[in-house]
Formats: sequence, C-alpha cells, structure tokens
Amino acid sequence: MTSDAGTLRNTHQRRAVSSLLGSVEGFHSAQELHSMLRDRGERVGLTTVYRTLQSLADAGEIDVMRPPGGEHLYRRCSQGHHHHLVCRSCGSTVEVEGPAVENWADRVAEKHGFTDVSHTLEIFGTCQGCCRS
Amino acid sequence: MTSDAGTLRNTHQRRAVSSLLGSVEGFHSAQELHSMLRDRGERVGLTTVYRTLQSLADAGEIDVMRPPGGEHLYRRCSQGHHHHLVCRSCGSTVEVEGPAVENWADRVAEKHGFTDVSHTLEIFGTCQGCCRS
DNA sequence: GCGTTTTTGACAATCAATTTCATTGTCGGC
DNA sequence: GCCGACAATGAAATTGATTGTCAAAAACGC
Repeated sequence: MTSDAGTLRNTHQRRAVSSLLGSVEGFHSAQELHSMLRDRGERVGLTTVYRTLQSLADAGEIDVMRPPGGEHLYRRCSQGHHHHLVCRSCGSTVEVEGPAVENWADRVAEKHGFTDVSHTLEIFGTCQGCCRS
Repeated sequence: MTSDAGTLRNTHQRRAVSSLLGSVEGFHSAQELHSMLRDRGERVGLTTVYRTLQSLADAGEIDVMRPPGGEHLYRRCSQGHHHHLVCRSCGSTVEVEGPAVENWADRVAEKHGFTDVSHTLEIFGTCQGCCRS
C-alpha cells in the first residue's frame, strides 16, 4: 500500500493481515490474529503471520508491545511516535504523547555520549472499569 | 498478599546468587549467572537460579530488563526507582533518573482514570566507544 | 537428635517464536 | 497471454528460555 521496499510482493496473505489490523481494536498477539484470520475464512499460516507482523513492525506501520510475562502484542497505531497506557486487567489501551519525555530521553542519552537513540515506554495501571469490579 | 519474608530460609544457594550479583558489573542473564556460579565452584541448579532471581526481583533488590528479542537480564542496582540507558552494541548501561518523567506518567494515567500505576522505560543507543569502531 | 516445613535440582514440559525446505504465487519481460 | 526467476508461503520440526514436577535434602525450632 504505502511502504514499498522494492522486493516486497503483494500477496493476499499480506493484505489479509494488514486489513485485519485495520479493523480490530487494541493489541493482539500473533496467535490471536492468526485465529481471527481463520475465523474470517482466510487461510494464512502462522509462520506468515509472524513474518508479516515483523516486516510491518520494521516498516513502522504497527506497534509492538512486550508486556511483562506475556507474548508480543501488535497493533496498528496512529502514525507518529507515541506511547501506551495499558490496563493490567482488561488490556485496554490509550495512546499518549509526551513530547517532554522524548526530549528528556534524547537529552539524557546525548549527555552520556550516546547516539542513534530510541526508547521504549509503557505505562501500566488499572482502568476505571476494572477498578470498580 | 505480599510475599511473606518471614518464612525465607537462609541457604547457601541463595547467598551464592546474591553474593554473585554483588560482585559483577552490568546486566546478566539467568543462564550466564548460572555458569558463573559453576565457574566459582558453587553448585546451584539452574532452576534455583531462576527462582532466586525472581524472588529477589519481587523483593525489589534487583532490576530486570527485557531487551527486545533477548532473554531477561538481571542486575543489582542502586536502590530507588530509576531507568537505564543501554548501549545496543556492547550492552553497557547507565542508570538515569527522571523525576519529571515519573510525575508525567502518573499524571497522564490519573487523567485517564487509571490507578495503581507503574511504568517501564528504557533508552537504547550506541555509546561513544562503540560509535567510533 | 527429631519432626516439620521449606528448598533444592535433575528432568520433563511448555510455549512463543524461528528455521527449514519443498511447493506455490507474483510480477516483469516477452 | 505465457514464461521463468525468485520471493513468499506454510506445515512441521526446531529452538531456547522459562516453568512445573516431585522425590530427596537441607534448614529451622524444639
């Protein structure tokens, strides 16, 4: 669609994964996405799901989250750099931005002589709905 | 609800792991620590190393880092909440603090109605030494 | 010492993720 | 439209860190 690495071919599996990611809310594991594809009647191998997710992540089209003690979760997110506020209980997520944090991280890294800087940041908590129950 | 530290027994394996962590620099995986113990002549099972590291982490005595695509790394860190600036190439780490970030994370979470908030933050980059080579 | 309770550790099990490799599908060129 | 090179696929096998099992050993209180 958008990204074209030159050697990438346009297969129905790739389109299926990409399209699925566009139509679901929240984060899902590769295995969940694989099941969803099966439920939709698409036959896409689990291997291909992993590979496609990886290439999409490399291309920056999806976000990967690594929750403590769980499998990798993937989600199509709004473009641009942002972070996630995640409910420990129900898994619902909110995208948050913190320009100040970005700057701080870059400044700190630079101060210590580090270059080519990136960072990961996730906020975990219990959301209102889950807190009540 | 919290771990009952009153029933913990003082075994030589527990002491060996704890002592080892006090004498090594940087982050190490459970398997590395297990090898080091063997080199030291201590006989401690890998299972026990994992269990001990887990309980130490639960007690807040060591920090756990989960680098992308790697195993869990453990390190005895200075007390108190802090984050890490990690070199992608050589793995060297710098402890950094960012009170402003802590506050920001808490505020953002609170604003969205989240309670019991925690967060993870790691900064990755290439350190001066590795940048040159 | 003695009995109780925790801890240990060799091995098996788990499970996400990756690799393998023969087969299939794409796509540019004709 | 057809061909052929080559990327892509996918089922099964593999990997590798981590966890579970459970009998035996160690620590602690008395």
